[in-house]
Amino acid sequence: MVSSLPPAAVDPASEGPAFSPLYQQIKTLITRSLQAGEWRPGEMIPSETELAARYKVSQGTVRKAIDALADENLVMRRQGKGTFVATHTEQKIQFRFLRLMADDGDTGNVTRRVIDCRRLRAPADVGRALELKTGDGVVQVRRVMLFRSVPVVLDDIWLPGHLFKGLTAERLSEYRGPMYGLFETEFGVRMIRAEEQLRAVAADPAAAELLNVKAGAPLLSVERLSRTYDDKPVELRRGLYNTEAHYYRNELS
Amino acid sequence: MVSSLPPAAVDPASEGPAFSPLYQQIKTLITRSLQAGEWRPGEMIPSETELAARYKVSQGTVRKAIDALADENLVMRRQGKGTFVATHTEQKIQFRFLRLMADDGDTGNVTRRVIDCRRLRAPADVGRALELKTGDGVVQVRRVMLFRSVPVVLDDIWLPGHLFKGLTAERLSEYRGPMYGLFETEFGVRMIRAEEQLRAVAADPAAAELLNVKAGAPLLSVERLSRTYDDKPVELRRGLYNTEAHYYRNELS
DNA sequence: GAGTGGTCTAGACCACTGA
DNA sequence: CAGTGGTCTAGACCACTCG
Repeated sequence: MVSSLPPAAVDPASEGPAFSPLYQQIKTLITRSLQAGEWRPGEMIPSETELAARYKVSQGTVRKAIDALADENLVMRRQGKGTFVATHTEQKIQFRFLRLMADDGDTGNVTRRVIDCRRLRAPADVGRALELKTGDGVVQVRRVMLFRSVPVVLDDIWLPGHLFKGLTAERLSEYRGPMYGLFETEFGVRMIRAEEQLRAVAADPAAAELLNVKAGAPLLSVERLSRTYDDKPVELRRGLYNTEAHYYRNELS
Repeated sequence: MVSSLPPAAVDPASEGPAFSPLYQQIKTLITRSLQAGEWRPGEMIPSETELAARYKVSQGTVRKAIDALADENLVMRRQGKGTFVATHTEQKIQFRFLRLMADDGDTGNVTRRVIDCRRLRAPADVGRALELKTGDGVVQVRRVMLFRSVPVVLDDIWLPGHLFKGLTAERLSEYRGPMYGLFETEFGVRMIRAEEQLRAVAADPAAAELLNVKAGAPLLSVERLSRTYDDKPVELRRGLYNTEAHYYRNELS
C-alpha cells in the first residue's frame, strides 16, 4: 500500500508553483535579456532556431515562449523578417496607452504643451503608489494634450527621480511624439503595462482654465500606474479628459 | 523566364485572405457548433482527440484552434477535466463585463432593481446601433444596481424585440444573478464581446434622484454595444455610474 | 488507473520578405 | 535565392482530476 513518494517531500497543501514548464523558463530568460538591453527597442532579436540552439531546447519550445511575449506586447513578430523588440516610437502602438477617440473618428494631429516640470519630495500618496522610500525625490510634470489645437487632456505625471536624472521641461518640449518614446530612448525606461482607475469628477478652477471649460464641468479622471518589465511601478499619472467631443474606448472580451 | 503560376490566378494586388490555416478553419467549425448550441453553456465539449478524429486533423491542430477560442473566452480549459463552454452564470466571469470596483476593495453583495421594462419601436440611434430595420421593436429596460444597498449604477438597456419575446419586468426581477445569465439560459442569447465608450457627464434630475446624488453631479457614462458569436449586435446599454466610492478599472498591456 | 488537458520534441513543408 | 516566422504532423511523456 505504501508507495515511495520522493517528489512530494514538501507539504502538499502548501501554495507554490512546484512546476514550471520549460517554455516559461525560456520566456523568463528572454525577458531578462530584454530588460538588460541585450537587444534595443526596435531591433530584431535572434531567430527562433538561434535561440533554440542557445538554450538547448527545441524550436517549438522557443516559439511558445516568444508567442507569450508577443501576446504581452513585449515583442512583435513579422513573418518573413523576424521578431522585434517592441518600441513606443511606433505609430501603430499609440492607442494602446491613449484610449481617447474623437467622436468623428478623426485622429488628427496631436500636440503636447508642457506647463510645468519640477523636482520635489514625493507626496505620501505618490510615494506609496510608486513604492518609494519616504523622502525620495520625484519629477512632476504637468502638460496639456491638444487635438486639432483644442486642449482635451490635462496630465499630472510623477516619475521616480533617480530614473529620470536629466529630465527638464526643455527636453520634454523639444521632443516630438509620445512621451513614452522619450522615456525609452533617453532614459532607458520602458512602460510595459499599466492599470487605470476611471472616475467622473468636477473640474476645479485650475483644470477648467487649462481645458477651457467651466469650473464644475464633468471631466473624466484617469489615474494610471505604469510598470516596467519586473512589474516595478515607474510612473503615476493623473489625467483629466474633456469628453465633450471625445470618448475613452474600451473593448471587453 | 515565364514560370507557370497556377495558384495565382486572381489579381495579386487585390485584398483578401487567399490562405486560411487549417486551425482557423477548425476554429470556425467549432464556433459554429457553439453557436448552434450543439454543446450548452457550462457543458464539456468533446476531448481534443475526439475532435481531431471528427475533423480528420492532428490533435495539435485542434489544440491550436481551442487555444484561440479560450483566448477569446468562448471556452474554458480545465486540466484533467476537459474543455467547457463559457457561461455568464459563473461567479468568476462577473468582472469581465462589470469593471466597477469599490474603493475599499469590497466586492460585497450586488443587488438589482428593475425600474421599468417596456416594448417600443426602436429610436433612430438605437436602431442604427443594433442594426435593426426602421420600425423594428425593442425591449427597453431601466434598472439600478446597488452595492451594499447603495445605488451606484443606473442602466438603460435596449434589446432587439424578436430575440427577447417573453421578457418582462417580472422575469427580470425574479432572476437572481447577472442579467446576462438570464439572457443565456432563458433566451439563448450569449454576449461574447463588447465595445464601450466612456465619458464624464452631469447628472440629469431623473438620474440624480435614482442614484441619490445632486443634479449636475459628475457621473461616468458607459455606453456599451454587446455582440454575439457572429458579431451581430444584441444589446445597447447606457450606464451611469456614481464614482464617488467606486471606480472603473482597466488594464493596459 | 483511465481520461483529460499540458508540455516537449523532431521533422517536413508553407508563406512571406528582401537582396 | 536564403532566411525568417507560420503551419501541421506524430509520438512520447507529464500533470491533474476523479472514481
